[in-house]
Amino acid sequence: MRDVRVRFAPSPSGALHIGGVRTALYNYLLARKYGGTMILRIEDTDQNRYVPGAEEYILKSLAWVGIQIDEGVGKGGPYAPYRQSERKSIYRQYAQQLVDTGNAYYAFDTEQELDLMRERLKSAGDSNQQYSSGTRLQMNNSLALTEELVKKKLEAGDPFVIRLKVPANQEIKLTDLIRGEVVVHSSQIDDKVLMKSDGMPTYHLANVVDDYLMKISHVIRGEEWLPSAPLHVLLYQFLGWQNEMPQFAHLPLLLKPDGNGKLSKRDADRMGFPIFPITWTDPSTNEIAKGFKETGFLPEALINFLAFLGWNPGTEKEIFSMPELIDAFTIERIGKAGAKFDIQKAQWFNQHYLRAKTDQELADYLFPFLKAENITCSQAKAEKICLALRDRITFPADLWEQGMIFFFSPTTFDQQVVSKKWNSDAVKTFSAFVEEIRSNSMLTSDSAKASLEKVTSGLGIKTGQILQALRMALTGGASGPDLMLTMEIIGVEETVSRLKYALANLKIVNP
RNA sequence: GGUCCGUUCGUCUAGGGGUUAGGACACCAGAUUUUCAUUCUGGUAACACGGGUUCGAUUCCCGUACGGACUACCA
Repeated sequence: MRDVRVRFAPSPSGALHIGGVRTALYNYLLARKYGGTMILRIEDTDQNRYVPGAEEYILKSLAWVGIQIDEGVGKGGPYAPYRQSERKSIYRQYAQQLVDTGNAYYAFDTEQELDLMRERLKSAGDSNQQYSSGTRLQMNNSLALTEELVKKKLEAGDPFVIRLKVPANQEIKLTDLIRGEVVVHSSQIDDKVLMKSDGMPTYHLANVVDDYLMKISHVIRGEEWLPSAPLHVLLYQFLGWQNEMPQFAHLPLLLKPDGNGKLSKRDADRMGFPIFPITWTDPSTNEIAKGFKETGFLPEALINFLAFLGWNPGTEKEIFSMPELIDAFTIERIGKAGAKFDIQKAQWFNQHYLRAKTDQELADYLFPFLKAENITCSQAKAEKICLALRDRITFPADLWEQGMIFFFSPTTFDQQVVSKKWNSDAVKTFSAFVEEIRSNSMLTSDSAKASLEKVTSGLGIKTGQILQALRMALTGGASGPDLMLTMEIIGVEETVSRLKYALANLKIVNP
């Protein structure tokens, strides 16, 4: 087997979509599995679509999820430059080679002429309106025009493109690692533009030339490239590189969670989940799209989730670290069908990875929130809060949302609990409880429990019956972390003061 | 429209000529937690349809339907 060299080749036309991250991930896993090389190439041959900041964004995103680049933009390497705009001159020479060998030709057609041709074919009932073997001779190109005229146009500096001369009647076969053999008839492929009139190559040429020059062994990319893969095979043949041609693997698409179609930013916005790895600010509109990172997703959770969208190890194990993914990954186990993006499953992974953290690590997530509110809190208290909350959180921010009760006394109370559970038993219990725990200087989870039980048994009340009311009195809400632990964390004084406040302000609705 | 690709529980998927069609998420129920959540146990739920081939097809073949991608001097 030849050296594994794979590339992730995004175009810097905006933020990196989550589907792109998955493509990068699969490339990376293959590279690492076989001790190969992961290359990042920036495909910026369309100057109109260039978005400033996009390249930097891609680099940052990959770094955040833990996909390391061995070679390429931002890293360098033996085949530099890795930005296609900086390789412009290279492509020209291969396009020329194609012209010289009769596999490509100059075309001078204007946009209007092309439109006209398509209109004409359409009204003639042609099923596909292509610039191809059937139509090329009626167009303005070096195949139809006299040699002299072509020369004259070239010398006069008339704008031109170079098109591939796709053979008329040929079956083009390729083996896709995921889909098996794919056969396409050459009549279905049009004479694709290889070099644009601005002197830049199109994707097709640049891609094939670079993959060859960079000795790429496997092209792992989205399914949207499958229809043009035969064209690329043709290019490898015409350039004489069929023996160096990489193996292809076309990945199924990520689909929207509901309905049909591929996942788009619109869907993400509509359903309220992120689609970009990290927050992206559109430079033209200043619109901000919150990323997975800022939403609170852990990179290891995102990676684990993404890896399983279209791939699985064939076992029942679902939690995989990056090294484990590298070990288990094979292209053969990538599925063929598109996968709907299920944000709930992503959240489940997140929850799992969050719970695997120690209280100390969780506290590190909590402190920034406290700092933002100017709240001082000891390490021990923060860790205790995390202990109380750790089984209840999906995102780090939940630590703060649910942890606020430890720092702020309630001023409003859950009315349902008030009407159902705030009764004379509760009032009697809490009045006695306040006196009971007041004598303790230290309130621990255990002592709180003991004190409460002492009071209720003295009063002949079942502890369970007043617990809801106690929670509501202490936190204002109807649900939350372990109550005894909550009291321990807020301490005697605060517990007493909150109970007194509730006792003074709450009225019994249903005696 | 044309070409190509696809189709197992609601979702991600395992499986593969004879299985009680397995797991996970979600959902529901019970237990535990003297509260909510957690946890545990259990449950509902799938082979798109029609023809073949075969003793037997969810699995192989062919159609149909449905879905998707592509059909630019975008990638």
